[in-house]
Amino acid sequence: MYKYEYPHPSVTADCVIFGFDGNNIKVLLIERGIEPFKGKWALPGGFMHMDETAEECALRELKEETGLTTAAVEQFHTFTSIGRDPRERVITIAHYALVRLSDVAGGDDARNARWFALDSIPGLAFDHDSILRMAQESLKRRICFEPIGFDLLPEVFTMPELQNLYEAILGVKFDRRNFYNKMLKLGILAEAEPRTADMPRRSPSKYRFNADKYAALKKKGFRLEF
Amino acid sequence: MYKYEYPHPSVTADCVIFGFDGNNIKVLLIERGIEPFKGKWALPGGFMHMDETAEECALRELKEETGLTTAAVEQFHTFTSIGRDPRERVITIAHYALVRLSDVAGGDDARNARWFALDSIPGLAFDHDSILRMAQESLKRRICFEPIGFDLLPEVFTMPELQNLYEAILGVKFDRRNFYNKMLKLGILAEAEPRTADMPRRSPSKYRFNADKYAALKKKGFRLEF
DNA sequence: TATCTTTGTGTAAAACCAACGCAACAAAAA
DNA sequence: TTTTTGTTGCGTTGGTTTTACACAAAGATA
Repeated sequence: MYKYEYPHPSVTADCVIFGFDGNNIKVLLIERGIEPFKGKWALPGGFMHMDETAEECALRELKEETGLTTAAVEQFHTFTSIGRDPRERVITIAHYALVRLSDVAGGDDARNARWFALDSIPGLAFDHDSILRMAQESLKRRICFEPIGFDLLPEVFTMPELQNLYEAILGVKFDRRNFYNKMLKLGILAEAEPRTADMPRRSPSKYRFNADKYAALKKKGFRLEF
Repeated sequence: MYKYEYPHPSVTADCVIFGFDGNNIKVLLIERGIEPFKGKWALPGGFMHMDETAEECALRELKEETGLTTAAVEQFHTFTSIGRDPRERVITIAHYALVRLSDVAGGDDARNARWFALDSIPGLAFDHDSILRMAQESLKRRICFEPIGFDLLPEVFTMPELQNLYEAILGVKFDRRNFYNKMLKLGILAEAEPRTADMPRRSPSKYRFNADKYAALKKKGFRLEF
């Protein structure tokens, strides 16, 4: 039993995990096994311990609840409205992360974790709907200035896949040819399997990204039109 | 006395208040009257009550400690590292706001509040140095895409003042003529006192900003070079 | 008065961007 | 097999935007 002179809120860390299957953005949710909101889908997350930071908490809860281990999550907003948890005052530090679906696909202890496409999200527990919405906004804003999209793609990918990713996140359509030009001019792409002369024009070229230039550009930032 | 089955951290809200005096960016600090860090300068802020959100808490503490009432603060990061408060586990939800120095100048109950230029900040209490640094980063990133700078200027201002503001925040120099062109083309400026023919070329022109177009541009966003 | 600084305009070259044409190939349809 | 349809890679073009820089008038300084 812990006693305080003044009331303290509880603090949780929640995670919005984005993945990409080549066509659509997906989000990882878990089905709640206990009240409140038992049976409803929710973002992975849980109460922060006294010996861990919010980020450590987010990673731990993610691991426990979905089996997913990811290198880093990034905090994007803290939700503090009064009635957001029916039990008691709880504030939550919301994080998001981008993961490669290919790194996750394998079965794990995610008995009750599932990927949902963004356009078929069920009603979520707590205020997780608005947390998810804000995570999307953060992602949109960020992808315009940093080439984070690559975190979502497999190591080797095609140009149409890359374009699908951007279009899925931003909800717009780009001219295919201009998108090619723009991406190639950024100089962060390297051809994965340079095509030989005897294989003239086949299916889409495979690319990987040039880690050095990618890092440099990530630091410097760039600008993608809307 | 309040009892919990598990330990809870304390939660505070802190404020980084930016002002602009026409040449330099300033930050509002208070001198701590109690331990820990008694006598040191710190960001205004304090413990969150159970019946208020973090933003409400930030505004209340700001008012109490500095006498400053501002319309809005914006949350930018939550600091959760373990030892950041020597007394107990405290996490803080950090906010920032932009205010017009002219709106504040008048004396008030800010006995021990003072404005500091960014380049002469004393060592701060707690981890407030790093909070301040991150607030600056947030401000930099934001001013590139939103015309927030005007919140810091008096209602009527000159073009050189506006340029000083941008240069002070971003730490770069712009070509004066290109800056003029860019700002004027944005279409958010209106001449405050249109110059007459008999006063040919005098001191700097006074501008105010066009509220409608300002709001529109704020929503749409723009892009300022680095 | 002579000199320097600050302010308000331009303008020409370079870089960039958006719209689109076109040919090579592959898969599906005829 | 031939035709059709759709996809991929690579240009080109015209317009816009950005960048670099020149100059003159007003005031400040000496």
